[in-house]
Amino acid sequence: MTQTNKQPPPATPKQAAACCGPIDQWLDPEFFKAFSDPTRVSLVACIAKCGRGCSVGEVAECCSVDFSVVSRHLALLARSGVLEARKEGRTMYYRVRYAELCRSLRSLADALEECCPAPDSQKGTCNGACC
Amino acid sequence: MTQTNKQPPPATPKQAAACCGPIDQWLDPEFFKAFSDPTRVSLVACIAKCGRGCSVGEVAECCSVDFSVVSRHLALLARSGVLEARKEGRTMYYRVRYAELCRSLRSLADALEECCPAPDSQKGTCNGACC
DNA sequence: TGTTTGTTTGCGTCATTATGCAAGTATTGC
DNA sequence: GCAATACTTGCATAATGACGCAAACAAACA
Repeated sequence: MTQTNKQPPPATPKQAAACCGPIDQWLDPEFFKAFSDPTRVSLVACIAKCGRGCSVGEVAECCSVDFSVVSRHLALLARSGVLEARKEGRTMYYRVRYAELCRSLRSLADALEECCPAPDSQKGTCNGACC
Repeated sequence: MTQTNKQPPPATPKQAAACCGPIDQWLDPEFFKAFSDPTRVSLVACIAKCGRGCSVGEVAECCSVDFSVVSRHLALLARSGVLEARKEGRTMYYRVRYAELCRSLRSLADALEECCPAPDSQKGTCNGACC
């Protein structure tokens, strides 16, 4: 498969928020789904800790599931923008997209904070326009 | 249900990483699972934009699924630490745990960066101890 | 060309999850 | 107590997802 990684960071902008920060833009279910499976998470952690590109075979060694399962998980992770795939000969190398991931995570945190009412008060300012 | 929200931030520390930053600690599948469903995401976005506690009924108005489905999703989101539940009379108010969410997201970003090799080089320093 | 190696894909199975409806519980007001 | 309101729970169904096995594919090598 000619892995066409999404060029924009993992959480692809969807539609603009109605009345506050660009929170919808960063709350992409597809992005979070990538991390919602324990096996997938351990694969990402394994590659992340390596700090370099890892082949499918290498990654498969660090967990107990079938080789084909690892292959499928890694492909999914690449599709959702978490990993970057690079083919070299017959070997497929997957690498964590550190910068893009960090940017997405921090952008979401920023967007959340924009929605957040004053740190102590809990009254908020909903005018009914948003929900 | 007496909603006992997890007191620690959403991503509950699990086990320490083998050879680098505390990345496993923040890569909690349960946390990400909360955001992996489109319906749930829209509910969170709705409450987040309001910036205050919203009742189940209010939230249900902003999406097309059954009332009971909303109730269940909100309960799940509270269990996974994304929302905070507060009962007032017969009304249940759900509020986004902004601070805890932001902290979790930023901690994960930090942990990822710790694993990240030098910004430009892609060689990394895997010694085989981690995967 | 045939074989080995590294990875992907098809397919069937099992488990989990999302959903709606109807019935249940809890709290308030009459 | 009784009815209304706000929400939760039980149950059945349909959809989705994870998994392993076997076969297919692609690149390198003999």
